[in-house]
Amino acid sequence: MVETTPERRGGRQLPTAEELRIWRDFVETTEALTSRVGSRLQVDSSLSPGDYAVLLALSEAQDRRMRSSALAAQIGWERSRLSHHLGRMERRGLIRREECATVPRGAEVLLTPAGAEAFQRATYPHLRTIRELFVDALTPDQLRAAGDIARALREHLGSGADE
Amino acid sequence: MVETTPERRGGRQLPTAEELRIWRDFVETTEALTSRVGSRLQVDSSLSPGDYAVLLALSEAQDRRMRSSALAAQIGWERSRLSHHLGRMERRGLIRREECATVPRGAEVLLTPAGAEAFQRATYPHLRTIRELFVDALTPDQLRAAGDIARALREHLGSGADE
DNA sequence: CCTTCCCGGTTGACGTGTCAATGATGCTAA
DNA sequence: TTAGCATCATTGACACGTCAACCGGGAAGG
Repeated sequence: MVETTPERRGGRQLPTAEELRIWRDFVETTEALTSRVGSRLQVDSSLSPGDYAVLLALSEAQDRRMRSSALAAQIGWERSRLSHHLGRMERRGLIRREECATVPRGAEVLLTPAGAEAFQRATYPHLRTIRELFVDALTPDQLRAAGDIARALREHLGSGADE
Repeated sequence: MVETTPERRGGRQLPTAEELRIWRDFVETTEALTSRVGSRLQVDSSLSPGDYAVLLALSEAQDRRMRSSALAAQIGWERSRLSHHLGRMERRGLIRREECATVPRGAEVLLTPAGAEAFQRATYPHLRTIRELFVDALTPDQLRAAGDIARALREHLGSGADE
């Protein structure tokens, strides 16, 4: 393997062919992986990854209810996205929204029994899918490396110009 | 490298808390990364990642034209997705579709001058973004590991039950 | 010849995501 | 007091993806 130090590529602006190949491999593979995990979830549970994220956060919340903006922060979504998604989930009876008693203008989202039940049914097969398609695909070293890479990428992203 | 045989973890069905943490980190980070790369592309070039993939394939094609199904295979899209996307790109004047002379049933997609021009303008800043947000975030070892991980995941996916 | 099936491509319906604009409500400062 | 002003949430318009249905034209087999 070629040794490429930061120094060695000082003047260079563009990725090498090899770096580009890795980028494409990486992106395409992670997209294929998440799409496969998502479609398994859908088939097994009739829940989308978004549904699952919302239900997970609500399940872990005090009283199975949360302020909408707290929920958005928890799962890292924009409020608009969450609002649209909650509308769809409410139509399907997975959650309910009600005016918050304490804070005016604050909407509270709460898990319905049907939502809790759907989440319960989804969890076990979903975790098994993650194990099968992700954990089992990698050696322990690779798994550790994946964690390190994620951390490095995230830190680098966080320090960038446009957050 | 630790030897982890299927036997060693035979009884366990579900990922450990640590494995799950890595999974979530990994997925969330790669999603944040691709979304950031995509939004930079959009801002710099008014092209979506999908547009870019189509234009790239067409640019490299003989005569800057391709059969629609060949294009779909090249970039790994379903025919339906490509058809919808080509419709949007055609409306914007980036590509054109015409009946294929040789093969009766075949539609040909071809790059318009405006499409070629848009691709040209997009490429350099896009590659620089990949370098800045991906390549520069990782050490050479991590970059290599990212390639290995992608390969391992892809191979594992390919051998799975539902492709 | 006619039926049947497949194949390449399109379409419609619908779920999902983003952006920009809008309401509704408190906080602050003239 | 009231004129901004920020914040929380929703909405509408539109791009994007998937799924299932559909269409037109060979090829295959009776």
